[in-house]
Amino acid sequence: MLELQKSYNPEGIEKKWYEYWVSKGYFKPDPDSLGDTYCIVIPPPNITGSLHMGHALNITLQDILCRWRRMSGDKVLWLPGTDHAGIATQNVVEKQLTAEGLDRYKLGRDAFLKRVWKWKAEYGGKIIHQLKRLGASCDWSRERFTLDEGLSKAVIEVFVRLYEEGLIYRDNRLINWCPRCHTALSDLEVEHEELEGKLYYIKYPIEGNELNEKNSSLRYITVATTRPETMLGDTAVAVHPDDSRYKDFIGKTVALPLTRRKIPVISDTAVDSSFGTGALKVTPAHDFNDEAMAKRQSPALEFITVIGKDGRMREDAGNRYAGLDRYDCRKLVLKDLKEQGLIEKEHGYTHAIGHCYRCKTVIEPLLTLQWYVNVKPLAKEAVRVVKEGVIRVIPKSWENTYFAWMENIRDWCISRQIWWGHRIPAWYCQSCRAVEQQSNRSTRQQFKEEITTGLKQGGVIVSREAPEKCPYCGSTELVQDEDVLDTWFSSALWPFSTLGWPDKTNDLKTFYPTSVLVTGFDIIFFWVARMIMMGLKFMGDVPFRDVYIHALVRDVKGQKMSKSKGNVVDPLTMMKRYGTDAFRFTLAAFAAQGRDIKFSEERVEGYRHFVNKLWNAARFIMMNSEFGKGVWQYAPTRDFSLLTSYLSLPSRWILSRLAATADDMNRALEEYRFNDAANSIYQFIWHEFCDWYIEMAKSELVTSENVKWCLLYTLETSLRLLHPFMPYVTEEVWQKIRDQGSRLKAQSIMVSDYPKSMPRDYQAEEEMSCIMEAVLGIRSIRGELNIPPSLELNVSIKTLSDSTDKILRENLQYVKRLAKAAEIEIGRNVRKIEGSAVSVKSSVEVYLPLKGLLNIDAEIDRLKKDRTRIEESIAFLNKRLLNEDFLQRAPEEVVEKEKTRYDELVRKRERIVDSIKKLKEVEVKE
RNA sequence: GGGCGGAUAGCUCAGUUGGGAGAGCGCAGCCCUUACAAGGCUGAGGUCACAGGUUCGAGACCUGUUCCGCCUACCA
Repeated sequence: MLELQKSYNPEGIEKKWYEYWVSKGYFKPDPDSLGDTYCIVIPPPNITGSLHMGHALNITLQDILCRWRRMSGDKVLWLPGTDHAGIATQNVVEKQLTAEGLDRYKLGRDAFLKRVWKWKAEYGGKIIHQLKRLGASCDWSRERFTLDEGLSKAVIEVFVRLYEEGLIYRDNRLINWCPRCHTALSDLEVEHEELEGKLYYIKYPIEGNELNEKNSSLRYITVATTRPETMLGDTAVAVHPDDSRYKDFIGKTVALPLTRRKIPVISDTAVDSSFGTGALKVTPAHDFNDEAMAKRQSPALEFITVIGKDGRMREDAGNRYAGLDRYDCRKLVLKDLKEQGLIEKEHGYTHAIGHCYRCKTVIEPLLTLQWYVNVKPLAKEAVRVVKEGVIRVIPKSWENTYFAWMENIRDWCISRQIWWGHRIPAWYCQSCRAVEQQSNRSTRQQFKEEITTGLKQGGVIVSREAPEKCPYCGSTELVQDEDVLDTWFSSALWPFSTLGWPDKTNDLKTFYPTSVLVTGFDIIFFWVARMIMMGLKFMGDVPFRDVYIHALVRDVKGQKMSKSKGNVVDPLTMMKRYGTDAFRFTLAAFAAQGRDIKFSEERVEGYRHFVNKLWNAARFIMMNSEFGKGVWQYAPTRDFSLLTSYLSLPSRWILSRLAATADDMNRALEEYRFNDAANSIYQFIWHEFCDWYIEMAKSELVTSENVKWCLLYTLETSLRLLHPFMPYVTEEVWQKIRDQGSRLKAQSIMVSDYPKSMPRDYQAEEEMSCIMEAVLGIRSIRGELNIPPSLELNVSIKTLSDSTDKILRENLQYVKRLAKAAEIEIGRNVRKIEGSAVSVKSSVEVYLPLKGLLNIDAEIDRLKKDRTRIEESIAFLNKRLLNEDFLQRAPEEVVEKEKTRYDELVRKRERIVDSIKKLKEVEVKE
């Protein structure tokens, strides 16, 4: 006899099977498989990362898909890897340096990079290790890193080609600058947050109007601003051309307060007359709107940069302010203006302020020279493939978000002033560069001309390999661009760079385009859109057929999990506490809920119970299957179409339900309805298989060999259905079945076949529903009258059709067993006896004639005895609760407990009295 | 400012072409019926946010309102 523990304990089991799978090479695509190829590339987690709920969900869903497709016969590749996470990783290492009293500049570029690689070697593999604990069936032999050699080659290739096509260019314009990370950021890397600020109204004196004493309002133009310190860089005041208040001032000049610099009053239709005073200060070097306006004007306005890369004021801000932090400067400027009486008023104002997505520092728009990708032509194609359905977005509603962004996409700033990343493959000739520096480029248009004409040949060399000398002037004084590329640049190439591109590898040929991308909606723009653009551009085909967008995992209250809020649920803790299977199943069951998943630990606990239920069902079946003989000998026939003639009704029924479940699951998984698939198998195993079938099978075990086969067959098939969701427990049980002389051919459940296309037996399902109704009818009467299960009942069942009558007669043993009935009278003409309890169902009516079938006198006696005992207890408690001495001396909670017990007893007494009354009425009626 | 999503049992949420209001947890009652008390059985509990409309019929479709949440944006 097989011995199994009474409850499932995942400890040890998970590790054992994971190592087994790896050692057998099951995670690698089977070269002999004739099936379709199925490929997923993992969204590479950052090497700085530690497994969080988002990863857990993401990985679980991908693993479910991969295991399902693999079992279904596909040639499956799930390609893993990690992302170098430029700014994030650099920040981590810089923090270490700070703690040691160092910084990266003191260390120097090479030493610093060495240090980061060392950090990566030490900590960068942590997250991969954690993914393995989740059971991820990735092909680890193909693991990649965004900075490894092959991927770097791909990055350079893409950069050079885009440059050669004029899609990558360099420009001097305003960008989002993080003064703390000391780098440019793309628009996407700026997080906008609504913050309470102040709107200040500053009076700018109008030149030539000093003498207009009578009308002091005409001596000033008042502008409104939230950032007074930027006024030091103002180069105009703008008003709407149709604004009658200011019409006369257009073309005049005002004297900028504090500096006395003369700036013009200009007109621009972008000015909103109804906001503030209707007059706008223009600071082209520190505001995106103003920059655009400055470039629109003819002649273009001057750019004066007053804030530096470190967030401190530059010399151009004037001696008094130079060197101050931008916020200190704001205070001083306000103080100075107030002293001069130039602040008209101020009031509270809430507006969105941009922050660095890595360090939360307020970003500063700065005029700098950066590299850009002109993404508009790429975006056009990327929109088309989604519109035409070449890429399917699931759920479809995300398409609108995607289109909205893609259709208004702006050029992508890809250079970063950090060291950790792919260095830009551009070199500058020091002697040609003189030309570049002489040219005063303040507008993009000018630069465009330069790059296409003179300057491109005058200093910039973009090349796959480091050039030895300048191709234009022959100088060997070449300096490589100091900057690295945006991390997302390499991520964008991930689906093909990981498969070997730009080389024409076998993997690339076999697995591109990949089947599906599984990811969260937070990186649709950062990553998904860019992969589509790059895939189309360089592979000539989409990077994936489907995009499945899953929800974000939040805490129970719906808040984002974050360390600072202290509401983080650690997946590793969940796995340790409840087992990986229960945890994975929970995530899958949550998966199709809206945009958010509010994670609750109780659900995990519930699914742990499910694991245990399955375990015990398996235990029962194995205990009753006489393994030694080889269980499959009980198979009634090899021809499944003949099953009906061999099997009992419940067995036919469960096989049909099993078929329905398999159908459900395959369909649900096709459509990425993970929660439906999870619920389907849960419902089947617990409520159909365990609650009904196993209970019914118990009555057949002694007499029938077929039922043993059916139990085992259903269990084994259910395990295969469940395996993608709960890989470990299913393997453990499956192997136990396999060990016991079964005819299972596969060596592991993960390489066995996924169940599908099994025949339904609708007749059996219909017939079973009659049996179930009869059982439910009896149970329900029993429940309502509080008749203990130990008491066997004699009931009458009126059948409402001839077929029902026949079915019930043939299967009476099951009804008797499940409803604990001794005698059952069945018939089309059964009459309800006066005083019977009744339960009406659609195919049967169940009567429980209380008189005669129950020994009412004995029952009443029993109840009376109970009543007496309870009354004694009540009397005792009553006395105690009225005892002053007790009330004073006993602790409060004890008193409370006694009171509660007292109340309970009183209620119980009432119920017993009721029951007695009811039973007596039956007697009287008779 | 624009867009999206949500409002269903005490709690967390399903509800896929319009016809039965559901699950898990919690709660109440009866049971340790030898696979499982991490269990079994039976129940209680809902004006499906509000107001209109389409329809024989609306939780689902349309319009409006209220309250939440999110994304996005160059009103200083």
